[in-house]
Amino acid sequence: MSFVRSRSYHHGDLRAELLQRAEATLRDSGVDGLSLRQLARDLGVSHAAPSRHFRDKQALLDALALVGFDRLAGLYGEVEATGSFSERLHAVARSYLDFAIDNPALLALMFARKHSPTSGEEMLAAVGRAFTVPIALIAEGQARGEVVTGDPMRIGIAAIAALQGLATFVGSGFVEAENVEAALTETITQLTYGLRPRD
Amino acid sequence: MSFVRSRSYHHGDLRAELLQRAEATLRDSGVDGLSLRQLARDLGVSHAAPSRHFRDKQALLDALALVGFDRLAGLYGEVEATGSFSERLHAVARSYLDFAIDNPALLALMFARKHSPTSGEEMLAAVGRAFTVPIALIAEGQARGEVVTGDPMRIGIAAIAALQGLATFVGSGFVEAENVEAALTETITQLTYGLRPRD
DNA sequence: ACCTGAACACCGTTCAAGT
DNA sequence: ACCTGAACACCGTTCAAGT
Repeated sequence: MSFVRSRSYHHGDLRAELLQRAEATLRDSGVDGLSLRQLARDLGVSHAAPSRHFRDKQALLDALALVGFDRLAGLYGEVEATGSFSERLHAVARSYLDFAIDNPALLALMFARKHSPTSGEEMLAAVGRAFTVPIALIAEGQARGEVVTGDPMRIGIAAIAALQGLATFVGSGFVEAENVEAALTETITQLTYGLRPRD
Repeated sequence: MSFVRSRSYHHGDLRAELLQRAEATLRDSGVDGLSLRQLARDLGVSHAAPSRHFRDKQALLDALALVGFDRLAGLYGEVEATGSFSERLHAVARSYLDFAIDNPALLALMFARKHSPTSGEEMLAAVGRAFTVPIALIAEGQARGEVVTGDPMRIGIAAIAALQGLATFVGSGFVEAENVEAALTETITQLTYGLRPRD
């Protein structure tokens, strides 16, 4: 006696529903709370059904990571293409931190595994897309004479790493919620001066 | 027919052996390859024996994380207390990256969980110890007039975050092995200029 | 093509019982 | 105090069989 909605033999789009539900579970219970069998139960489908869409559990986790990178890439889309370099740097940094705070388990998952150029090609491409906007911002800052010259990829990745590290510290609780603003400001300040053209 | 060394009823120091073996397994096979039952088998002990020393699997993982933080704190000990600020900054940064490259799964474990001031008191204390040397370095740089004024804790954490983020990128393969040196140099450069007293 | 149901090997955790 | 052995509930994965 339960109010499970009846399901036809053909599921609407089991793959998409699995991903969606998995992301919700990830947010609520972390990676450890994620089980293929429970996921199947939640969707009213047999425990073997997910294997039609994901070879194994790792494949589901990888797909989730891809979703994460694409969502991260999308967040930057909201960063207005106008404004000073400093304003846009602030906006990008805040977007990254907001994403990290809203999706701590997902962010951890995104960088949890070693991706090689061969086996993790898709993943590396997704990382590339997620970092396109910040790196373009570096190039733009250089064009405006506000950022030191050099390979924008190399400079950009090091700068994003500062945000990623801060995200990790916040996610682990080492930087407490009440100190996040001050920490973010400090990181942005260090980046601002660290990226300036040298005299 | 196996060459398992005979074991007396009383184990020498099962807790220490479990930790040691777990760290080795972590290095070889990652967190996913870590099983309490397999660990017990490796040590020739019943699968229920570990529970006398670690309440549950998470307790073992937490203990491993503590080991990690203490090892990290120890690495800095090898950073000579002499030399210019710049030399010591380089040494600390390299120590952090070396640790990350040698212990990728352990480093991930160290920041995998949310530690609150109440439940994760021990862990937060361990993080504090691991970051004592880098933060003292910031204070020393300030005393020498080579680092911008301000709370050394706030400044130091943001600076360490840049290293932690780089470590994450290296560990995930997004920064490939051949680019680690260039990336580390770039991060150190950005830190050097980002930490300088402002004009 | 897509899903089910049973089967298999493996977990983590608990607990009475042994020494 | 420390460990064992059995038991329990839960996994992930595979595969013949169903529609």
